[in-house]
Amino acid sequence: MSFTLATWNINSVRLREGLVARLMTEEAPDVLCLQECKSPVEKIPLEQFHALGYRHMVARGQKGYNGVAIFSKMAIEEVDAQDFASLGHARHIAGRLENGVTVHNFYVPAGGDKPDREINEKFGQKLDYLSEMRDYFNASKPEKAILVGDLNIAPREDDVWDHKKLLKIVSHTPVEVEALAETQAAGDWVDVTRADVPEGKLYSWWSYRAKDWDTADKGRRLDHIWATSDIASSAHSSCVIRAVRGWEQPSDHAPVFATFDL
DNA sequence: ATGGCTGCTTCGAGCAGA
Repeated sequence: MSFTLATWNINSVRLREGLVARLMTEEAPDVLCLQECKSPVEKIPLEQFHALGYRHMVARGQKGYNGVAIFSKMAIEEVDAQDFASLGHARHIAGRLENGVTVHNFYVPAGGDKPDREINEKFGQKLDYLSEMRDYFNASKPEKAILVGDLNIAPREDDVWDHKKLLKIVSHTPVEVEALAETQAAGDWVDVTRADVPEGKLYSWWSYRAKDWDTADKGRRLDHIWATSDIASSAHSSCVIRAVRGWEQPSDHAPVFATFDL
């Protein structure tokens, strides 16, 4: 069987309920993973999503910040929710789909402004979060699994609009890129998006602060789809739906898609 | 360019995003 999965930092699922419904209608992924829902789980609007065929959800939420949810057309059973770095944040949820695939949905901490844990506690928390992700996958090697989310790191030179200008900007510093690589190696995760789209600039986030985000195109690829090697080679049709960044009152992130033939 | 913009909290300035 084949199924399509998408990941999208929605930046408030309640404010952008209509955009989520539009993506569900126009693109209809079988599984839609959201980050930054900014809502307690009990206040996530479900009725419209349910009517569109997304009758299953697993989620973690909190008021105002963070929050992750997996909406699915097929049944999904919650299997885990970690609080790495003991931040007390809703940044991870994992579920097992009825096809046997485990889906991890992450919202990795942004890390603040200065890439120095001595003067910026948030940067230290980001590195600690990634270390604990690494340890978690080292302790229990994932199989038949997909990891998605806003990982808040653009690892490759062609994942950012200007590699040299961003080397000291949080999200593209060498120390973060190395930490992400260790986490990836721990789970034997394949970067599905880059396996599928190996060449060229590719972004999933554009700042709200640019006058004209589309023309300036100062983007970064912060949102990722990884899979374990046992299913990664079945992935195809990877893409970022850039046009979504131009929708009315958009999120600053665009959704990333992949299709798996199992 | 220590700015530019946006959302949430619970009504409005401050925090967070990255």
